Amino acid sequence: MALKRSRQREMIKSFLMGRKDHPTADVIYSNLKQQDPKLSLGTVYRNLTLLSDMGEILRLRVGDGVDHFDADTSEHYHFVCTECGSFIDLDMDSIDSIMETAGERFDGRIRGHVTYFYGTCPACTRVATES
Amino acid sequence: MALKRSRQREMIKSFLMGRKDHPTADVIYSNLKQQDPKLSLGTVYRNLTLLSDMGEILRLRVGDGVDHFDADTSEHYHFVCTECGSFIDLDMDSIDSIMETAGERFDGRIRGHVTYFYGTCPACTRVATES
DNA sequence: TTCCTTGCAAATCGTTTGCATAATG
DNA sequence: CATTATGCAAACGATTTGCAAGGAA
Repeated sequence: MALKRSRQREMIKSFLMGRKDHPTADVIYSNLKQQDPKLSLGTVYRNLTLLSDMGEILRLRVGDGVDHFDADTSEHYHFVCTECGSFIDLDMDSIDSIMETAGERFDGRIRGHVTYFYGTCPACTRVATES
Repeated sequence: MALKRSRQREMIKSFLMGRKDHPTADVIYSNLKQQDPKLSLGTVYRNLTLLSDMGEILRLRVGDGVDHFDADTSEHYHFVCTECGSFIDLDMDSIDSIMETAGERFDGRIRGHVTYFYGTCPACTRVATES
């Protein structure tokens, strides 16, 4: 039960904090593997699960079949580009009011929601628009 | 390229139309297997993929690691109970305006969004409230 | 010394796919 | 007859897990 610190967990957490994209377990693994050749993928998964269970990171599922991880746990929304797959943080106002909208004719209790947006990212939009 | 009708595809589609929950491929398979013992899981998956690619059904991913399918393709939102896992349609106003909110300070193009709500369903809420 | 964590490999689970045969148009 | 769809089983890819050895408290 008691958590003991581990070099690996710290590596993973700080790697994640240093990135603005939202890497998958495998990307995290192959990057860190270079500075620590003994690192194993199982350890990466175990720690990502541990960190997200503790609420220190977010596990994002956007339907591409792979989990993405984010060290930024503050409220924010994501955008996924359907052309290049890039995964971007959106700077936008809160849309928490949709929970009230959802609850208007619902007898249960709405505690949260998962929302992400998709479309064409700025870079791909530019390419598509070029003459 | 040309689509040929198949008894199996029709079974699957009508089974799905007759349910208000949002069964997984495996649930669909085990139910239909009873009336057609030769049915194979591969066929179920192939047809579900085909039907959702054609837009006749929806493939829903709510982060539980399993795909759910819905024959109702009209715009509507879902609720997932974190206690019992039930998967319910919400009768609620459109929240498409969140796409404008998201686009305000974003240079790309937002084409859509995925949103689902979670919390405690009416039945579980009742149980929790009972004295 | 206790017991949490790792590395490694094997196991799981949902989903996809190759191939020979059956069904459709 | 030309082709699409099926059943079956093997293949896949992401994630999890059992176990013996290593490391933190």
